Amino acid sequence: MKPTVHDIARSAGVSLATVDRVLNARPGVREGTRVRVEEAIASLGYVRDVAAANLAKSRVYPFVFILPVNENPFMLGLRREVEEAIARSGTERTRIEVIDVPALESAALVAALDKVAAGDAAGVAFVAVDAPDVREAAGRVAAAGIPMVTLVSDLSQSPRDHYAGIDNIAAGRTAATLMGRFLGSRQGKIVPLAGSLMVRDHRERLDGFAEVMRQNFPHLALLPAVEGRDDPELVETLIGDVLRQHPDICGIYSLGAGNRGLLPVLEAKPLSPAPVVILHELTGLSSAALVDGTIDAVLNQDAGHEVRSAIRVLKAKADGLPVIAAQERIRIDIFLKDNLP
Amino acid sequence: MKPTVHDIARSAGVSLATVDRVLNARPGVREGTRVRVEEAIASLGYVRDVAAANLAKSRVYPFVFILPVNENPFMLGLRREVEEAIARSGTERTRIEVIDVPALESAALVAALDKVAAGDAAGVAFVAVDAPDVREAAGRVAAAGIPMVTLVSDLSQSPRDHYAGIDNIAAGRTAATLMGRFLGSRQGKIVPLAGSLMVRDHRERLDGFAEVMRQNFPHLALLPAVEGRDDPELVETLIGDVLRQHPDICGIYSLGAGNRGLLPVLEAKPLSPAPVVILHELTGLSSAALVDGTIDAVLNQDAGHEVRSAIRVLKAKADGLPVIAAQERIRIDIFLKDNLP
DNA sequence: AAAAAGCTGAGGTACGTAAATCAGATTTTT
DNA sequence: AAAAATCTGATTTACGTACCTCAGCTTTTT
Repeated sequence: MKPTVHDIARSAGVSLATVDRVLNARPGVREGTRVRVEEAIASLGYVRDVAAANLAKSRVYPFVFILPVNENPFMLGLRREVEEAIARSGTERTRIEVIDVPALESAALVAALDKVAAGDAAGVAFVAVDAPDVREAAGRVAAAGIPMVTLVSDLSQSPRDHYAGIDNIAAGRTAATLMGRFLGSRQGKIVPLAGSLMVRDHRERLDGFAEVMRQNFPHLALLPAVEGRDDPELVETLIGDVLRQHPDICGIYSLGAGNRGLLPVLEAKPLSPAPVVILHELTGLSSAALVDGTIDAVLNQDAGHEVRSAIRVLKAKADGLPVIAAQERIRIDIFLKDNLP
Repeated sequence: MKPTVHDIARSAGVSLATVDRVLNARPGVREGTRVRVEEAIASLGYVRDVAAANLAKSRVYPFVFILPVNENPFMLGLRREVEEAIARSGTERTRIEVIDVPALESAALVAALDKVAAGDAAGVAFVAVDAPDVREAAGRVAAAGIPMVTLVSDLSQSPRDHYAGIDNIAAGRTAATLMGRFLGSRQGKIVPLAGSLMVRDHRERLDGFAEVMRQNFPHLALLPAVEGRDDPELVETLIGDVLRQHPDICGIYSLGAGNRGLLPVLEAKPLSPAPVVILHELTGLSSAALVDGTIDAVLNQDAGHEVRSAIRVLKAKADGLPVIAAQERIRIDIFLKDNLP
């Protein structure tokens, strides 16, 4: 039978109130008594029943999600997952507030973080912009003792408790290995298509990709990245230009959210031989392109997993509990046409 | 504020006991009263507080895991994950009993399932052997109203509530696509290495693999599968023989747990040109082989995810709650040397 | 018609914890 | 030395649900 506070009280020869004060680090217990209670806790192997405690406290976890306003499918999906989490709030004892901030602007993010630091949130998750002022704001959140998780995009050298997102350097490296292996002995140029290299995840993916290309596939020339701002029309124009300029392109790595511009180009005037195309983010579009052979592989991060993981971690941190590390590692999903969900 | 049973009682003009009887489908409520209460429940949007209910019931979920006694790394890992779940039992309100059965023998599995059907378990998870007698035993478990999840290996046409494992046909197809693409224009033979084709997962992986090879890579000849019974020494002998017999082997797909026999062969006398090697199951061995280039890709299923998912699903079924489908889908992890955990 | 048996509803207690209130002892202040 | 303030510990209530006991009413049995 699991020991309860009553068992501890009996074992230590004190009342429930005293046990409660020791457990919750409240004042009003003499040193000697405190030690006796702590010994009883240790020797009985007591662990707090979080469900009962939450019931007694009528606890809800007020969490804040700071999300960039961004039209790309991934961010829309992320937002949808947060909304599903909100729909589950009733049964999960959470209350999730979403703060919208303009994408890529650190000022608004800083303001949102400072609002959180001043409030009574039990935790905050945010898509980081990797800038010094954001780092400082994160420091203030941490100083306020509020658990903090970065989502999708990490904040380097910051006191965040956890990062719920993929390793983007590894993702880039993986894309490069797939690209190189799929091309085999073919010769030609590779063009990376990014949203903006000001975004940390895009830069990291490109770095990882470039490194492996240089190291393992030196016979393939890596062109400078095309920055399409994840804007379908701009991407369409830029990619069209590049393909005309370099008829010997044999590989395309779309590491951002520019698929809506890229795919029409590929389908409109198919190159011959077809280039190897690797994209990020599984959507209806990319999934269809995978099936019909327009593209070869999709790397994906599961927004639902990221959101649920962020909430689990925030809860655990708020309760001072450990997290199951293996469970919270967000994996890089690799989809070929054969293992689509 | 979330409505409680008190709100329902007040709204329907009845007592708590009546609400309780309606909620828990107990007898002793007049039809008209029952309808009034149900209307109140619906109109207030009441959802039972599972935590409070479990507290009141002092509920523990007695689950049974039926695991095959098997020395291979994957099964050992699965067992370890079940043990970690047992270690968390205290905080998760579970009590997990493990029943060991000899691997691949349906009789012992049937006996274990019948024991479960006769007992008071709140759910059972088992690694299925796909045989008619097992299917019948599963029927008896279902008839006893006990939630049932197949783990790692599914049972076709059975009344299991859920399958916590990967789509093995898709895994085989994925391996074939990787194999074919990695080989590019190379010609030669491909040899599949299985544990036993009596096991459903192995058979399915091979089927998926063979189909894609035949369809998309007809220039590569698929040799008959080598059945190594996941026995390192046997595998070493058999693979050695096959490689001698067919000097033009350019691809090896190890779809079972024979890696401990295969890898030494590959490392001892490296073929030239090196064959493309794709394995299942990420272990210390396969991970190292990936890093040093002996092998090219590893397909993996995460045993920890499978066990945790099985428990979540069993709990949900026991409580009559819905499951988050996307969360419970076990994915086929593809590891290259670049995205190792 | 009286007694027994069912039906329906009310009230109270328990689950494990948190937290407010209360009581007694000790120390400090006047 | 008396009064006030501070410590320390005990008791009690509440959280939302389950379930047990009991009371009043209706129906059936004798």
